[in-house]
Amino acid sequence: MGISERKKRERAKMQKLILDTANALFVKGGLQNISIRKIADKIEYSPATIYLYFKDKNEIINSLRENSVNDFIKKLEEYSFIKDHFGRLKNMSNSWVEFAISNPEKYQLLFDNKEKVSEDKIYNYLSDILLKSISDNRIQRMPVIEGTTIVFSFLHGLSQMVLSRKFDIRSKAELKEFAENIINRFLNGLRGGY
Amino acid sequence: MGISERKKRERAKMQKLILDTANALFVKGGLQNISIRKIADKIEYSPATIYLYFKDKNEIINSLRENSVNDFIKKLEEYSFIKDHFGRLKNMSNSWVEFAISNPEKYQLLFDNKEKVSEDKIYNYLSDILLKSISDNRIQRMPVIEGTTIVFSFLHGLSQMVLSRKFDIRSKAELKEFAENIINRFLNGLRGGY
DNA sequence: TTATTTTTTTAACGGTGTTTAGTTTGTTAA
DNA sequence: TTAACAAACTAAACACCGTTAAAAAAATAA
Repeated sequence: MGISERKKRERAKMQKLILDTANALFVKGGLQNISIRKIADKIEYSPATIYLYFKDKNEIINSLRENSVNDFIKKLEEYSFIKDHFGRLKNMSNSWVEFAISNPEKYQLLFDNKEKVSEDKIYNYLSDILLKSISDNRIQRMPVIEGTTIVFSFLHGLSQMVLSRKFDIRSKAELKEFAENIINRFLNGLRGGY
Repeated sequence: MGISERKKRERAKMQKLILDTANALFVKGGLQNISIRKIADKIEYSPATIYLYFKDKNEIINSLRENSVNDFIKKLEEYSFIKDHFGRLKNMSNSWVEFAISNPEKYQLLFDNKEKVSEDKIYNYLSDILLKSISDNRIQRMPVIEGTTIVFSFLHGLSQMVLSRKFDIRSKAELKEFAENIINRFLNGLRGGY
């Protein structure tokens, strides 16, 4: 009697299809390009069908956001093999901004939630590195909450600035270089001051 | 022949009425609470009339944003009488975050534009203070663009963090205190490092 | 095959921004 | 005062949106 198993698989497949379609729309035109009716059109089902697989549009977007968080954290972990914690912090900081530059819509999606669940993952990841950098005496001794807040604020703010095209017509490569310079200065401050 | 003058006045008055109504809706329920039809309802005109005074909904929102920028800058200038430039920088930083805490929707409105015009005003204001702090040798000597970017990023990022309720259930007063602590640490870093 | 359950759709509700064509009102000139 | 014109305004529609209740279709069980 594998019927119920098949049905579960089919249900999961349908959910994936909906999410993939939503993601395609998102990539093409951002959050506001996602609509239930467009998804329904693309997958050749009626709009009402979508509500049999997701509670509402919000649930779909939350699901996309979760994927984005995972992508983002994966990017942050790019240099996790580095043993030197301060060096890792530096590399992670650059990865952070690079992700924002390369995936502007995705990055925005990450932080536009009210449930604060995506931030928490990132916050904890950052907090961990920072704590280790502190105990290595590579940066100024300070309470980890304060330190994490400072670094998180800076990196997120910098990403937002870079994304808002504040800095005239710059290529992505130039943007990254500029950001790296800023990050280096900031992190040097972390070592001396605070 | 003061007729055309009167008409200009009436036109301006109508525009103000529309903007005030839009603002009331905004204050009550944020950006997404503004709709052309709601405005029309409140002022007892048909929706189409609004398009005789504003090109589209965007123009109305841009206008609201401009007001918010002015309010924000006014708040930043609260302590402009202070002669000590570094002290002013500190006070301004606290004003920045206080504004975000006291006017969350307004603060978000400020930075959700794609025209980067509101940021520019703020950037220039900040840049000015920073330049003076540098020439006073109160903070580490550094290129003003880099410095401004670091401080802007930090303050904006911190505001965003504080707004996203990351820090559990805190009263506004506690939030401000927490932010002040963070800001002090950050600014001390500015003096030493970078 | 028939009965039952599951899946899907039709059609509607109430909302959105915006435009076009027509009506009403105000102004000017005869 | 009246006819002509211009300005202000609106009704109605277009094309969307998210969501839901009820009817229809399809799959499964008896």
